[in-house]
Amino acid sequence: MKTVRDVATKAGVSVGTVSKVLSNNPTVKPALRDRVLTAVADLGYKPNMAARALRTNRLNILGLVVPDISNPFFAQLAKNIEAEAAQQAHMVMLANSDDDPVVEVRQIEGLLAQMPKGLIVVGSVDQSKVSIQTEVPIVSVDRRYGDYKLISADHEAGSALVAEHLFQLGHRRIAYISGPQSTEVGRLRRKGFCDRLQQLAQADATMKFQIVEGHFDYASGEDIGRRLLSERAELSPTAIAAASDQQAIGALRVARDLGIDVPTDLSIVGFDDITLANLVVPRLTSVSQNTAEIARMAVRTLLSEKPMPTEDQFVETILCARGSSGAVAIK
Amino acid sequence: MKTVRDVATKAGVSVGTVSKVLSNNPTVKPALRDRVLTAVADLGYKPNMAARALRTNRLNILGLVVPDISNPFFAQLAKNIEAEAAQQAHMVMLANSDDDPVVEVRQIEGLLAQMPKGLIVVGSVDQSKVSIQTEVPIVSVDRRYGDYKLISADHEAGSALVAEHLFQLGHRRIAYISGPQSTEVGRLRRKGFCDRLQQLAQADATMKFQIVEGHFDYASGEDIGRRLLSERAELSPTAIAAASDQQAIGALRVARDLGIDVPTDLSIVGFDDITLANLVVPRLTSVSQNTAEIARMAVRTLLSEKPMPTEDQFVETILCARGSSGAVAIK
DNA sequence: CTGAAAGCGCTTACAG
DNA sequence: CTGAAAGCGCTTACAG
Repeated sequence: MKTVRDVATKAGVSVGTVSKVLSNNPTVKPALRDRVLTAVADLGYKPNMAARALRTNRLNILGLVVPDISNPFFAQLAKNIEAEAAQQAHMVMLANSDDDPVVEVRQIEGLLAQMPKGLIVVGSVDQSKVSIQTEVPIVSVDRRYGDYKLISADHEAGSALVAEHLFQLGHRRIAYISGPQSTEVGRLRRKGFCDRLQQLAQADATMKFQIVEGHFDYASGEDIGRRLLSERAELSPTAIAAASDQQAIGALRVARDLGIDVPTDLSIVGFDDITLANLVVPRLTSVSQNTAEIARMAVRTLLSEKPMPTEDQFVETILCARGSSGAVAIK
Repeated sequence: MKTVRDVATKAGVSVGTVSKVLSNNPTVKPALRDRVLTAVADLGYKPNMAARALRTNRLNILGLVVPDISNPFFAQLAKNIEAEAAQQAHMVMLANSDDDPVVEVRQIEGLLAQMPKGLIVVGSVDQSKVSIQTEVPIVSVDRRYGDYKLISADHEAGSALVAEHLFQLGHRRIAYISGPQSTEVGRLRRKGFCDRLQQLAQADATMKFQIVEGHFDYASGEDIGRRLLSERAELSPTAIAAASDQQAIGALRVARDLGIDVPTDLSIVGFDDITLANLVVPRLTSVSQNTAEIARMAVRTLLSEKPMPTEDQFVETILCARGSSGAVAIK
């Protein structure tokens, strides 16, 4: 492996000068600078990151902790974070917390030991007090981690869009499958949906609205969907809004099993707009999070020179209306 | 940040001794050892990885390059690799190549600059000659990268299982949607399927078999599926085997659009057994790759003291028969 | 504008 | 069995 010393010898300068050229220190004369750059190219010199880190106390690395990378939403997020980091010449270290706070702490410490420039944490199940002591800047993304500032989609506003959508389509018997209320996302999405629906329906006595709490996964959507749709027809909802696409797809599956036509007899709306949402039959109406923008904000926040933000940041969402939602059937 | 020096002072020993205790060097007397360990605990000492790397020329890191982490199969693989690496106290650096050989090389070099213990590369589009010069051990997983040894599912044997499955169900008009023949995986899966089918059908004059080459994605399955199923009924296949689940699900979607019942009128089989395979309607018969085992082998191969293997390693696959395949309809 | 030198925190022969 | 010392490759005040 070539070192600065090799480059210095070849270019006939001191190692200090080589280092300055490499760090774009403008005090180096163009002539010397060119000689150094030539030597670097000739030798195929690659700086030793560990040595640099030892001096500067910081590696060109970003740490990323997600509950589960095989969750398509987190995978999408990870992809965008990696792309944004790569653009800024940073690598990404990935860790899964398995949604387990104990594993999560261990992973964060493991990541911190690598001296990253910053840490992006998608929190596991809500945790009130976390105490990581470090100077490494940390942001939480999508799901809050400890007291760190959050960058996420505007879940509340997004859910409000769904409420509006269904109400405008004429639905008055609506069920909401929520996420776990122990999670902030679960609470925000539910709140956004309920508040707006209440507001819209306040003068409407025909409104029937129920909420069932579940997990964010497929199985939960299937379970709850089955319960909701097994009631007598005149009581069962004409629309189901779910707190996640996975739940919505689970519900979609049950509807098909029960011979209920979507969207003729039942509208279903999800949240997250995962790839799959556009592939199921019928295509799922969903709320799209701008993961690219979230990723960009997270990476830039960590790598910017400016002090860490003191407020949470929210990214706008978009309702993608597709085949799974339609006007309520006339009876 | 605490250093070995702090620990040494506190324990009343030299830094060398601290280092030996930390590396489990057995020549340290239990008494000293305990004192050091106590000091480490009291101080909350965490070794500086960069310093260690600078000396040992190697960090407890594994690099992973995948074409696209948002591909569910690679996400699953990444998850298993991360879990296995974590067990062995290693972190994973993730990079996406976007299936672009140029990006791929850049990512690999970026990863190499971090001095990982090893690199796992899921190759992008096939590349004959790659020339990375490094002493860092490299394996390719799933899709071969350069001349590096491959660890992957036994694609050929897995595809042969599908051929047997369909033949035994009585299908004699079979279409195979292959992957790109520019890829090794595409070739192997196709070969495994064709060879076994030919072997089974050699005495059977009623056999009609066609192959259409596509990409591994949903859209390709939809396109090709539409073409295959638009023929006159007596010519169109009674079974479609696809080289990927995504293709198969695309075909499934088309079948539904065209009002063709699966599995009554048409059997569809995929490959990879992604999570989604078990969620579509009907559930997709598929070949399951043991990603956990593949991940384990890859990580262990890289971290083992033994020299790198000189042969490719294949992991057995399992056929998961589900609702999308059934006996051919009696006409 | 350039160079010589110190030092980041660790590991590892080498003495003793 | 333990310690003193060198050195990994780099950056950064400090002189000049």
